[in-house]
Amino acid sequence: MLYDFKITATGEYDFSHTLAFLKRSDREALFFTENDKVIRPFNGAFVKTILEVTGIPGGVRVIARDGEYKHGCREEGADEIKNFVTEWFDLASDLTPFYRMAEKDEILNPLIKKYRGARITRIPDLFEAFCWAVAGQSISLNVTYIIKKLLVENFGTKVNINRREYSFFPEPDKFTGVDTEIIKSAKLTLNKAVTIKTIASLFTDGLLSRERLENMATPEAVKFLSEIKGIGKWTANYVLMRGLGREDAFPLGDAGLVNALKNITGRKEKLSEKEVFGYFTGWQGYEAYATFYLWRSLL
DNA sequence: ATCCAGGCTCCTG
DNA sequence: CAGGAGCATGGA
Repeated sequence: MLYDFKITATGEYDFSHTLAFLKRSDREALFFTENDKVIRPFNGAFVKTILEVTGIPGGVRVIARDGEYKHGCREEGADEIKNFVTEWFDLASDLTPFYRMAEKDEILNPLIKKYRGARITRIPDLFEAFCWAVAGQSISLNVTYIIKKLLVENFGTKVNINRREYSFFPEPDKFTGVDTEIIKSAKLTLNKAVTIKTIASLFTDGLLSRERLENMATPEAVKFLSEIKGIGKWTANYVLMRGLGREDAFPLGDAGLVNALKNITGRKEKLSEKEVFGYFTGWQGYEAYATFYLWRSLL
């Protein structure tokens, strides 16, 4: 046993909603879910192991059985795991102000009652977030999961832990020297393959990085990212929401948002983008949480 | 079979 | 500037 510790979330949190989101596809390539737990390999700077995460009131419990410390750094390893899980499940955010706003909102009020403690499920690996968003443009989640699995199988890193093999999402440099036709073979359109390669190069060249985006306000970051060919406002916002946890980012134009609002309002015909935007203008500053509560209603 | 999926680019009028 | 075709694939 390497570790067994708890992480307490800031404010209300209910792991069952995170789990529901993680279980939404049986084609997930990077982690497994069993009844009440999620299992995921972790290969950080200080420890290589398998994480088992379960819910506890107001937080999660993390158990790491097999694996090894690197450079004998046990404490540092614990810290990087805590940071990783905290980011993944957005445990450091406080949704109290969001709830206060949502209570007075006709659409959101029933959702925050029903899914109390739900949060953004983030994608801690920023490059993965870009690839996921680009791959998922205009296709169903089903197909997006298939593509992700192909990217992981064809370009990902494999690591042996306790004689079992686990896969990690490819690093940007796994794409930079590759012909776009090869990338395209992961069931991508040519444009998407080119975009993924472009983003990979921007990362390896240091022109695009987490640090750079973190130093920009959300509208500025959306503008910056939209200048990359293949990235539009949906993708830019999606990445900022899921990759960086920006609470004021949301994927306007998203088909899931349209469906959720359609179900909730009981409308027959689908809502226009302008109408969706109309709802979100009342949710300023908390668009990402509103998005996740709407998405949650679709699971 | 046809349409739509957690879109974007490019071309047309 | 608005509107629409094309892209890739799998489900409904």
